[in-house]
Amino acid sequence: MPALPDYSPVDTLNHPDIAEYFSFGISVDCVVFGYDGKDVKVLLIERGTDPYRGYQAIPGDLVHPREDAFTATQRVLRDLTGLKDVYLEQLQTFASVNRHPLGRVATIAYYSLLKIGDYNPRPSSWATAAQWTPIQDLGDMAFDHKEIFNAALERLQTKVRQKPIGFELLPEEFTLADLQHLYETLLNTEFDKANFRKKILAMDLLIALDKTQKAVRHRPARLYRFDPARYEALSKRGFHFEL
Amino acid sequence: MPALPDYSPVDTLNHPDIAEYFSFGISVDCVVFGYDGKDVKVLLIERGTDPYRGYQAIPGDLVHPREDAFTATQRVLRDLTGLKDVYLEQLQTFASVNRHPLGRVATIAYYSLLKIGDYNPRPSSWATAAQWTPIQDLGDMAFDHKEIFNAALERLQTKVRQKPIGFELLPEEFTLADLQHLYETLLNTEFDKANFRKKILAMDLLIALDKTQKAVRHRPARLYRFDPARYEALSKRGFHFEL
DNA sequence: TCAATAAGTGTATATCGTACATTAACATTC
DNA sequence: GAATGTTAATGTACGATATACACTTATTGA
Repeated sequence: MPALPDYSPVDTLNHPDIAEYFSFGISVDCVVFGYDGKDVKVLLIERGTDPYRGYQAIPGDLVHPREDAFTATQRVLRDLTGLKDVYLEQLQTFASVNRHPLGRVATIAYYSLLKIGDYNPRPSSWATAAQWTPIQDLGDMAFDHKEIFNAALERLQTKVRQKPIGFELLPEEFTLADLQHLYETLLNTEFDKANFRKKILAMDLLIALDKTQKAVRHRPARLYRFDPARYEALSKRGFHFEL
Repeated sequence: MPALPDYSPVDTLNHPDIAEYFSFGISVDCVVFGYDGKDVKVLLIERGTDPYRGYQAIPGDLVHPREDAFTATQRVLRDLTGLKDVYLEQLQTFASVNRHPLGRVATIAYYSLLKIGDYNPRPSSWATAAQWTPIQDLGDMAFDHKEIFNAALERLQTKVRQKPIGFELLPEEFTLADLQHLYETLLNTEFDKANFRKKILAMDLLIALDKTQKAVRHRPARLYRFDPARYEALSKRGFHFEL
């Protein structure tokens, strides 16, 4: 049994029930966002057992005793999607006493953005139950997962306006209309096409490719690619992404 | 021993060492910010015992088995400062395997803003070791607390430009120069006085009082008060604080 | 009464956001 | 192959906002 950390009032009390303080389980849960060109979607698990049998749940797992939380989340993501190196950021920790009916489990919530085309279900123990759900079609969810999802969506909505992370949801090559539509569905707003395009291009973050759309029955749009190195360079000079 | 949550791959493996998953300690640590009219300061504890004896540490404590994390943080804050109802927000959770030498402890970090004049050291077990330190004078800190502090300061710097939380650090009644100086020290910038004042007043968030400074040997400044209700009302109509 | 000091106001210019009109390039249809 | 439908892409005028900076006002203390 580990000793009590001694920087707290507790240690000065010579507390006799120290073991009780080391009885927590810690899990990670990861809200995985994707975009198929039309809807913003979340990757959810359908539960096969009680409690909350049949409910949708955010994928997650208990953190192993010798495992970092971030590492645990990457493990979950790889088991689930086959992907590593996807955008991953800690969201918030949910630690209410009664949030989990089977024990005291605090969960560190993360959210992840990935290119939905890269996703391939894996033959892991749960991948068969994984499904993409449009975020406007969500019903009840297991545990406090609806609350976690809401926090994740809110965070995404503010972050996507301040950092160029929207590109994580798009294919490598995209049109400005693709980008605009992503932002519009994500933020529930509409942008003026001309102004949106001017604003984005003025940031100088996109590389214009010598390619256009094919087989569309209207003027084909030019394809662009996001330039992360350029963003890094500009950031150091005080540039601030904003939409 | 609690049962294993059954929404993870682990349960399907019928893992024999379930108890090992429920061996975590969870602590809360709270970065407390204050402002004395000149410097932005943090309330720190000087450690009296090993490890890290003599180092500065962020106040915190282990979460009790039947206690919410947020509640635990409020308890710590009250023991430390005598205050309740101060601004308190979850920052981020730090859960590296080796962050604590005496056991596996994940810490949920919070940060808090309070009016430094309201603070009164408490006869609790640690209040005697508490001291306000200007944030530019910080030396080494115990554990990973420097990393936690840096994350808290960064968060504060971005948040203070997007939400009207700076007022939490000022006395109830303040001058526009006070407000400007707070923002300037917090963000390491300078604002044009006339423009700063125009921008703030245009937001219509301040109540101009019929009071002025006393005993200054120049033209006395008018005192203002922040109006939270007004902010709420404007927010609902789409108003967005920005500095 | 004057000097020093910081509060508080006014204004001209540049920059940016917004609305909306116009032209361009492709596929399909007649 | 000309006309039509559709979306891409550009241009412009106007209003709002940001910025820089000069000016006036109110107090204390000499």
